[in-house]
Amino acid sequence: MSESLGQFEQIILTAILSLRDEAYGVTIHEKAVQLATPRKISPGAVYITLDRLEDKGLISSWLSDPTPERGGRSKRFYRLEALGERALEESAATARRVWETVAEIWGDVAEGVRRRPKWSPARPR
Amino acid sequence: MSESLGQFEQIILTAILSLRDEAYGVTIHEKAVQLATPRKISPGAVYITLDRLEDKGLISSWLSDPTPERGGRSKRFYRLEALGERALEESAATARRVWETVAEIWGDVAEGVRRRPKWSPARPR
DNA sequence: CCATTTGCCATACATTGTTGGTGAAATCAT
DNA sequence: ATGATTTCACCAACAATGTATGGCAAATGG
Repeated sequence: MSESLGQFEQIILTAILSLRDEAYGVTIHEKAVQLATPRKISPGAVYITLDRLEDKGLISSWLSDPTPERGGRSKRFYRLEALGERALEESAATARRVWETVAEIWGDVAEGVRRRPKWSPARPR
Repeated sequence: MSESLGQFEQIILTAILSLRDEAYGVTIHEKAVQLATPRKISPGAVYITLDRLEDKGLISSWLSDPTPERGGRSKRFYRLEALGERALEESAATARRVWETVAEIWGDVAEGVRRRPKWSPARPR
């Protein structure tokens, strides 16, 4: 019954984890944008994904009191549940394997160092 | 126009890349299983995903001649196209950010070293 | 020539991801 | 106090992706 997260779900869980106790819609969206650049992410996509993750028991949420800032209405905070931690752990391990496999061949892509291989795949017609 | 790969598509592209000129259905499936453990992956899932990736122009394929092994019928080989390389590059960079973010908090998950944080998120009711 | 092996592919369905919004609650300026 | 602005939550409808299951074809060995 392991959960096998989708790409977006993985990003959302990672955002929640890294935001610790400051994880609510807006901050989660911002963090997700950072993680996924240059992909575009809409706020709505974040909220519906949060709903589904909560339905599955991977995260839980509660409403805060409003804060005394301009426009500061009450926020819905999120945290990982045990199930979500396990799913993310597994999923992050896969992300690592993917990243390492790619890096072995192309070099450190995130640093823009993309080395090109010397071989060229045979491609008969 | 950026392609924003799904999780599975990312795995398949990574498998093709790492298999260089030995990338066909069966080997791609095997590699995908390694990358995604402990997730289960069916061969059928691999083939349909290959079809869709080819439709989108991320990969291309051609049929080989049969090999002289028992049951060795002709294979459909795959290679990354330029579009697929760019999509994978971008997607791998995201995978890296996810993994690093998680690793910063939990430690090296893939090595099973999972350190626990000292704080515990406040969770009002 | 038939059982076995290797491999490709289709159908049908379930789950995820995206777009493009709506509208509430709070503060600020006038 | 009323209208503009900001912060934030959420929804509906759809598009894209992922999974399960199983069939079929081509080659070889006996």
